[in-house]
Amino acid sequence: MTLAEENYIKAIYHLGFNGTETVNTNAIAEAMNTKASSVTDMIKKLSEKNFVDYKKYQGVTLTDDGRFIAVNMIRKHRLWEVFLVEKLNFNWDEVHEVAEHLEHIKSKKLINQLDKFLGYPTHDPHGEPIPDASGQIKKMDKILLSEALENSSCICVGVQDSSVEFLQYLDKNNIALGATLKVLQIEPFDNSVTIKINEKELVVSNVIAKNLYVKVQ
Amino acid sequence: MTLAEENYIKAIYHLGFNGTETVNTNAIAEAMNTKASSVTDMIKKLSEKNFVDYKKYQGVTLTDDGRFIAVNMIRKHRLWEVFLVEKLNFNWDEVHEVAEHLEHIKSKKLINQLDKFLGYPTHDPHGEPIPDASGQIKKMDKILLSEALENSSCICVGVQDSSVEFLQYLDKNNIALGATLKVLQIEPFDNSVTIKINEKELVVSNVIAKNLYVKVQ
DNA sequence: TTTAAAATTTAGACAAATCTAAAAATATGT
DNA sequence: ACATATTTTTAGATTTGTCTAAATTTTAAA
Repeated sequence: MTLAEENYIKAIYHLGFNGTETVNTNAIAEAMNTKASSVTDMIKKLSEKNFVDYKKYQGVTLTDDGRFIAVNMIRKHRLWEVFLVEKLNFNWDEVHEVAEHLEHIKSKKLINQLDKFLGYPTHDPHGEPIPDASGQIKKMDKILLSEALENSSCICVGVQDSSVEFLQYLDKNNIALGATLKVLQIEPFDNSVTIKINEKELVVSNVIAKNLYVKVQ
Repeated sequence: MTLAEENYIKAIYHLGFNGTETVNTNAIAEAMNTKASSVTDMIKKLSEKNFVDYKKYQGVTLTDDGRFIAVNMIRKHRLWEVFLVEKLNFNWDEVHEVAEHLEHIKSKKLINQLDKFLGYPTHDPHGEPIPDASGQIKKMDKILLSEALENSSCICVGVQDSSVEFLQYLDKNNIALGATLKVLQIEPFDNSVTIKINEKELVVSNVIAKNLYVKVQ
């Protein structure tokens, strides 16, 4: 299992809605910043090794083996992110890049001891669930802020977009995971949302509201 | 800077007595489990990039740049080893392999925060000194147990051979870094050493004594 | 339903890191 | 000092992951 193979498998997992749907060549090429022809080559290799099911011109889906590898990498990625934030004082907008590298370290003992050391966290710093050692993912019944009803009370539980820019926007406006917010008003014209958070009123655009997950209380 | 390049630089550093002496092709080939011809190829590349000084048939020495890279990798390697032992309950004979991978992760913030998190340790679990952020290495005036005089009192401070086998021998005999020992007798015939450690007498062969560093008190 | 556009694959090439086998340079022993 | 052994380098090939350009297949539109 090479680094490149692992990265392709991970991309296919994410693009295929957690390994459930077929992914096409161009989508992979764009996600991995490479050319479609390179993707075809790699897909053939992954198919030979039985990590993906592939029929020419029809896109790929992960096999059980492929999905297992993907989930394991995601487990590692998210545990390392927790480590960076909780133990090494990284901000949530700085962890992704480093975790991209750490996720490739292969040592069962390392990752299971890290899990224990961190107190078996269930979610990463962006609210994404952490698969357990057997690959099981518990998912939360979160909704997007844009889907919340007027007057509902919610807790911020995650982000859809975890880009540096969006995370820094949230920091700037004091929106952190775990914070309680109330939906005061939804403007019908542009779907912007007025919320009350940290005892203050704040108007966020629909773009923002579509990228923030909340749990209704 | 590729993974292979980094590993060659590290090997040259270690083989050349911490980057001070010239190293020959065959020595590198053996250390890296590769062929002399591959080494020549890589040396040319490292020479082009100015990490080593190289004249055909005359072996290589690290440049200042090369040495800086080597020391930095060693800093990372040893800090990760401390992390694994102190925080993740690894035994000192299990850390090397994992640290070989972790040492390649490139993030200044990661390594400096790790250093801080660990309380700025000065030595790794095998007693090797950890270079500081500027690359400075403080060295200890340790000697081999085989060089200690009869009746001297010492503290175990490090190992020369850090193979799994040797470390497990030490574990089995309850010899840990930090332990106090007294040299009771040196047998002139085979240079075996009788020591008193943990209130017990123990005879160790000259082979053992040549692989254990002590500090005379 | 035929044709144009888009997506995908193939063919052929390249860089990195390695190898084997052969050639060249250096070192060694008497 | 010189023949031989050892070490090192070169030449040519291979594998992995990538690329460009051309060919093929699928999709979409008129």
